[in-house]
Amino acid sequence: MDTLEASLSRKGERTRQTLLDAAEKLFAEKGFYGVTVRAIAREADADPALVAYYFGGKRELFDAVLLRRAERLNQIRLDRLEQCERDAGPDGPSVEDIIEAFTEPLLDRSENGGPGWKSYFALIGQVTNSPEWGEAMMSKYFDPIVRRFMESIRRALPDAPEEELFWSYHFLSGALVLTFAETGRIDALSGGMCKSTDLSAVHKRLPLFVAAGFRRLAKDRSDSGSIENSKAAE
Amino acid sequence: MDTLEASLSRKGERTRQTLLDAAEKLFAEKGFYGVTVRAIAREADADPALVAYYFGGKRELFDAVLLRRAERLNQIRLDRLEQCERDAGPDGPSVEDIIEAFTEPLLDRSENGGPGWKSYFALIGQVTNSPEWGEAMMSKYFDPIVRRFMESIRRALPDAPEEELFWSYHFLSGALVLTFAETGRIDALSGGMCKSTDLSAVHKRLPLFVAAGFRRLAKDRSDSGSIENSKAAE
DNA sequence: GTCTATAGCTTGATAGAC
DNA sequence: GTCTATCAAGCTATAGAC
Repeated sequence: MDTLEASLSRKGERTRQTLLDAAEKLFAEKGFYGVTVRAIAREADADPALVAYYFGGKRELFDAVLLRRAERLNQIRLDRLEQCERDAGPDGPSVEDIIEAFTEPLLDRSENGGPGWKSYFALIGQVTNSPEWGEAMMSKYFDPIVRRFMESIRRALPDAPEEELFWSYHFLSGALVLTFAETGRIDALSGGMCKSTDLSAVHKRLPLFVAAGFRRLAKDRSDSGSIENSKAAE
Repeated sequence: MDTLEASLSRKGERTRQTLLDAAEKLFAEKGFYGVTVRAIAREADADPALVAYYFGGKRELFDAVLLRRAERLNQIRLDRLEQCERDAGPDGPSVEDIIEAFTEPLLDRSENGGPGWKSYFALIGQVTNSPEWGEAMMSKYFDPIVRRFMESIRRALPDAPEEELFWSYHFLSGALVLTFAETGRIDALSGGMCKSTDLSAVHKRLPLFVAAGFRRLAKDRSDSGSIENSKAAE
């Protein structure tokens, strides 16, 4: 439709997107309070007043940055999970398959999607660990896909107590979002052997690591018990 | 010694500690840029100028907050790791034991050490995931104890490729620092079944979960190979 | 050791010209 | 749709009184 195409390519929409790109980049580097409206406008080569014009204020711009890619991402991830279940045999997908379906769309876009996606996930990494924003933002933008993921896992591990699945997801989430931050910490620690930016290394390992954890908690704690009676299982 | 005791109880030292307490609390809530020197002074019931007097500036105060407990903590954790190795049989401690020795002093203090320790770990949770501070701060304050931990693990998993141990540590670190943030996300997700503040629940589960992950990567990737050939091991 | 006073900027937001 | 001009408020840091 002519009007839609015209509306998307209007000067105003381009400016709005440029501001979002600039905000995304800077918020990812220094967090919400570490960035000023003026710095964002400068990065976008736009006027500071336009932040108020398009978004209402700094806080609303922050929300808009998080929302923009969340919508696209949730659709992609939902498709990926459904695909994963369709591809599986009669027993359904393995825990490894489900975790890979859950994390691969994120790792792939962070590594190959360009600087916008990279910044976006770095921002998610910070927001997730923030007492101020963590719960509200993550629940707001990602609850449905996480619940969908949990259902799949529940089917793959039918004997696992619910708490164990939630705690396992918590550990998965922590491992994943630290990965997004790409701080260079593992580079320093490993003397350069491993690189924070090497997300395909994470893609190869995270599903195995996490699936083993899920299975361990599902099995060793299925009739509760202390840490003692399930230690050193091999 | 009289002079030492006198120096520790001098009015100035008390004020300094009160400023550190206030800064620790506020930095943990809103990060470095989210807090002003004035807000810290107000919280400490002290004059804003004293921040410059005792620390030099806001940035140096931030460093001082991180340093204060890191020193004590590193000694405690070193002792705990050595104890763990002394208590072990001739084969050395299990991976589970080592991970527990590494994480328990942190989880225990966050849960039972009072509000200062709680804030400190929440701050660590944010700093770790920050592209701006993560690498520099964590390496600066925690490198020796992490290297010591890696050595213990290496002895417990002698056939594991080095990269696998580093990536496993990375996942452990992510799971741990998200726990410190106590954002309430797992409360919302689980409908109240699990609680972010329940660190003893994490203490019971994290060593099992993470040890299973370490073992999985150590074994399934010991002769490299793709994700495919090691999936669904049971 | 503590505080007052203030210098010198920067902040987020907005009213109104174009 | 964009920008200039400007506001009141808040910022860090410091010089110097007590």
